[in-house]
Amino acid sequence: MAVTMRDVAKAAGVSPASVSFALRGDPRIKQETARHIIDVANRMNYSVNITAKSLRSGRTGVIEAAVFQLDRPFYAQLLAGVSNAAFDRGIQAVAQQISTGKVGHEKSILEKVANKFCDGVILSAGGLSDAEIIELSRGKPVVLLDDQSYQGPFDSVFTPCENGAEAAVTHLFEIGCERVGLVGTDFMPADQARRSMHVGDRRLIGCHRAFERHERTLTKADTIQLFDWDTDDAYRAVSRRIEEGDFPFDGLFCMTDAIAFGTLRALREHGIGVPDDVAVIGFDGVREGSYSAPTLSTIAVDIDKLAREAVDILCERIEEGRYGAPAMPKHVTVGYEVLVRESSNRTR
Amino acid sequence: MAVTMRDVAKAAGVSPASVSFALRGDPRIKQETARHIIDVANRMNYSVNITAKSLRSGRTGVIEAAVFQLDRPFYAQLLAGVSNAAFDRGIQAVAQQISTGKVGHEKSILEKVANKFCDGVILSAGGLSDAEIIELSRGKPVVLLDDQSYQGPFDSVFTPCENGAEAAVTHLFEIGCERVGLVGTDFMPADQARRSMHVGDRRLIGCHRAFERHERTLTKADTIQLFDWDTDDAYRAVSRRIEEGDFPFDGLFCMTDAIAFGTLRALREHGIGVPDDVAVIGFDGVREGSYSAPTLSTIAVDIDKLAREAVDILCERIEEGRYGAPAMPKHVTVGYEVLVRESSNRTR
DNA sequence: TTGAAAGCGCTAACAC
DNA sequence: GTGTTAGCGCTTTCAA
Repeated sequence: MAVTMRDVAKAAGVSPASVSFALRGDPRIKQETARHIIDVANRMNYSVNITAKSLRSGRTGVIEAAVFQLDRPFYAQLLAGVSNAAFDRGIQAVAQQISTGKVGHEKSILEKVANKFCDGVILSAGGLSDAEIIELSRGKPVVLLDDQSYQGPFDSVFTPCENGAEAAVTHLFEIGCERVGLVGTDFMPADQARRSMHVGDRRLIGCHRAFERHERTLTKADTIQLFDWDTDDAYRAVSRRIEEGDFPFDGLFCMTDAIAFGTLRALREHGIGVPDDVAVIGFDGVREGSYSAPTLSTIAVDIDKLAREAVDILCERIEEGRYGAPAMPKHVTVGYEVLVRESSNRTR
Repeated sequence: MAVTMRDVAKAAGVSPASVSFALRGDPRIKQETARHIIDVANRMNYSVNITAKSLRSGRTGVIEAAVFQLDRPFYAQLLAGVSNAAFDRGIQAVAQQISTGKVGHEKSILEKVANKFCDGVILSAGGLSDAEIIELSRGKPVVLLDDQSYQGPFDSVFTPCENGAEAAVTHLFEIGCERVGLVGTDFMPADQARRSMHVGDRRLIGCHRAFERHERTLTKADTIQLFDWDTDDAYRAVSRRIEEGDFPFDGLFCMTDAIAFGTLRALREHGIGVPDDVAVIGFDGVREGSYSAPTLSTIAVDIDKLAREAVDILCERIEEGRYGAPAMPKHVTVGYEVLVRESSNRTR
């Protein structure tokens, strides 16, 4: 078996406690002794058993970020940001996938999310109720990403759904689009959307606002619904609409960049020019957008900030030793930038 | 604090041991008692403390996949595959990022990779020596991804570097390319490449073979070097070569799809038509390739198989209770498919 | 069929 | 300054 603290203590001729203190740089131990102990430990290739350490101390120094799919660019970039932020704070971040892609699997993975080997969780939990989240977190701090309940009981970080969407649609109107369509949202009236707090619905609110400002009314006919917010789905849905001849749009706001990529492909395959026939803008600002053809205009969310905020809040709660939902939950929304690239650039 | 097994035992009027057995469905406990215990546990919202459990049992039920960057599509898709494979086996997989993107950070993160909270590690460790890997793994099973030492002492899964690259270059010759260039590899003669076992060099070996078969000689002039295997770097390097007028190619094999995306952009911005002026093929088969414009021909690696093999081997070693490098390391190379899409389709 | 008790390797009072 | 000791919450003999 691996070498334990006892072994090191014996070899160094001290007690296990001294080894523990020395290794963690506790000033109680004399410099000289400490150095000797560390030396012996290194020579024996000792490393602490994190399991035992955290059983005793109640901390693991690990935070977990749980998202539906590791292989969606937005999540992947967010996770990279979380890892970097954690690194800067000297803690370890791990990522976990919640979904298997197949329906019905979510829950059983989620049950493992809240396992005790991490000190806290950043969770993209779309669709879970507050009660479920509380149950799953089992007393550990949680920071939600784009939490549905918005002003709910949990610490949360948000993408700038309403303002970002409003800016996107406004941009399309400003470059001269007359018929703006939305890809990836179910239509509902503004007041209903204001009650629902799904990400898609929150972005829809922004769209409603932009339409109103430009003295138009957003209707169901202006939306292209998707089952799933992914590239394939968007490709199929947009293709179908074009083929059905039900495609009067000269501007499209896609709820995510992934959706936009599928949309661009559908347009291209049907000989529709971007941006001249149809201008396209996405939402997220994933790096891939600068490599698509045409390059993708987008509401570039400050993904790195989002990650840092989430880690900061989580670490704070862990420090506080809080359990369960915090008394005063924090709600942070990060900024965005309207990134105009080829897909909506009509000035040239 | 959270509810412990003791609490449950007390509430159910049994001993902690019985709770432990009942919860894990040990047949020793009478059906009726077990049901009662489970009932009480649920009512109390009990969940086992995985830290204590694994201190005692020596297992955590968690495997870790450590890669350089979470936000590179190939890794992201591999990690998703690892998660799914682990899920199917009833264990938990977490992903960890090794690099922060900044140089010099790798090592200190790596030191945490081998922390004791997981039973084994799938590691994409490019650049580490065998000794370092052994030290880092600290007695836990490791499966390497595209291990440099190839026939080395570790269990490893490999992408089909040589054959895949040979197939890629052969494809370019077959569609009529006269001047095939390689993006993302440092030139070296075939025999030298055969000694180096970097992924790039192994792919280069396949290129050498394809050139020989077609009675050509691969030289340094046929390669475009990159510092980093990423999209931005490829974009810059290819752009520079075009601008310098040092770009005689009519076919390009990019060492990864990510490189190919940057290459496509550079070609497009310089008005070079793909596939007519230059045919392009990548390597990996990431999903993004079917959404680029033009869509990307590629050596589509069976990423899912790669993930499953890695998980299978790792779980086997964990079962065996092996420590350190295995006596008979397994080396598995997965298959590929030459996926001809628009970027190299000259038949239309 | 169940309970008592001995640790897994570590940390943190408290003694010396 | 350093050692002793009592657990952290669980699993697993062994005894009842």
